[in-house]
Amino acid sequence: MHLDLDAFFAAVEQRDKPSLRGRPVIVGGVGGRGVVATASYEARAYGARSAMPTSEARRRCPAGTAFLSGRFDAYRKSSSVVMDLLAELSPAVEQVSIDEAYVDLAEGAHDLSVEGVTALGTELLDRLRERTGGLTASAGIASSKLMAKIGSELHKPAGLTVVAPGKELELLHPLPVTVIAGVGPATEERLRTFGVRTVADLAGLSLVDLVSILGQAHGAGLHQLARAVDDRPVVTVREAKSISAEETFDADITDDRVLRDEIESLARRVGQRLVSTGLFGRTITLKARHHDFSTVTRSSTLGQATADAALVAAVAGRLLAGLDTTNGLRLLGVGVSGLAAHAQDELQWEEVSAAEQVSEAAGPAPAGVTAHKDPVWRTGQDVMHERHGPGWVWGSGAGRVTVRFEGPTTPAGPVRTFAADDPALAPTSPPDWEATPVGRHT
DNA sequence: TCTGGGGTCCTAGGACCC
DNA sequence: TCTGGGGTCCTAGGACCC
Repeated sequence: MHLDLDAFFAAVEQRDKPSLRGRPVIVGGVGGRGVVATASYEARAYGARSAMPTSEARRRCPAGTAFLSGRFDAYRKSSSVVMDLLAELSPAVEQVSIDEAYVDLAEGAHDLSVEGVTALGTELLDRLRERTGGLTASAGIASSKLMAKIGSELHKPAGLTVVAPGKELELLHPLPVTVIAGVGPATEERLRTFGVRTVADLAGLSLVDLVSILGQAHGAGLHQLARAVDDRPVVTVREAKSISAEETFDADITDDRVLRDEIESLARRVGQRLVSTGLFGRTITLKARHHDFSTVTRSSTLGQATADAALVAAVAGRLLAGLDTTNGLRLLGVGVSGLAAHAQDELQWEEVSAAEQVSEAAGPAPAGVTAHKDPVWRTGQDVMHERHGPGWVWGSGAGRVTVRFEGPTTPAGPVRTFAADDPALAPTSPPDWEATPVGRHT
């Protein structure tokens, strides 16, 4: 079964505020650069749609339309009521988003005949309405995720669609290719140039042709889905692959100081989420959108995973230095991927121990600093060498970077700790640190 | 007053290693 | 006047989803 709440955010608002019932409601960004997250069915009658710029929705909708920025705590609360309801049906529930989930009914004790699941679905939608104080959902029940999802879209809102086994192709083939999740505007257009509009057209293409048109993964996947062949399981637990935060500014920003402040704020949000989930990330990505909406990303992979907001901010700040911001940025984002539950794996622990042994001659590492073999920073060679002499960057943490300098006669000289944004650690020029990272400078 | 924010997955090229 | 064949890791970008 696939279950999807109808116009979810707007429906919660209309439920909680009786004055909004029967009126067009838009939930989303209400600022100059906002987009629509959810349009109520009344607003859809005027052409308002999800992902449409709010300015466009304002043009289309009449006076009296409510534009709301959203109350996510309230949405999360209603969402968990629904998810709890689904958990009563089966232990196998896959929450896809705040308002959508798959349930493997075969994992519960149910009569799986068409009559049985029809009764089950009808009863579920009724109970959902009661428990949420009047929200409605649509559901599709079928022999696969593909057909269940298509079914849930078919009779929105508050509709139940059961696809009887054996009837899949009859339902699927006349529909446009975009009913298949994963076929968006670009794929639709590409397929159209080959005369493919419906799923039946798609099923007429050979595997070899589809792969040559859409690439291996997408082509092979659609070759199967076009035949309603879909054995994707309901996955109950999924591990996060990345954590990020981004912000579109009310007006484009050119001031470097302001951009750096934004990076720090974004990095703090990411850092807090890393800490609260107990995760560490090794690859840090900066995302920037220019005044003309062109978007670039720059990333840097550390020798060791971190959850330190100041370190994330320092790396992201360095990545920003390689970008041309003279015409202003409309968005900045900071993300962390390569997530792990620990800062370093077993092998790296051994290497760290070796580094710590070496450092004994120079005294213990400063509090809050984690030693590691691979350099997090490449030092600005000229600046660092001039001021401090040759050394290794060998530790970082809590917004600081530790450098072990070579002594006059022994390899292990004094240890000095720098703030992550110390100019001595800054690159001499972007091409310099974009080159092969090295741990040692002379 | 065009175009959010949080994600996932895939591809392709280059570096690097054996 | 020639220069392999895998495999992994990293980076950047694009498509897509809700």
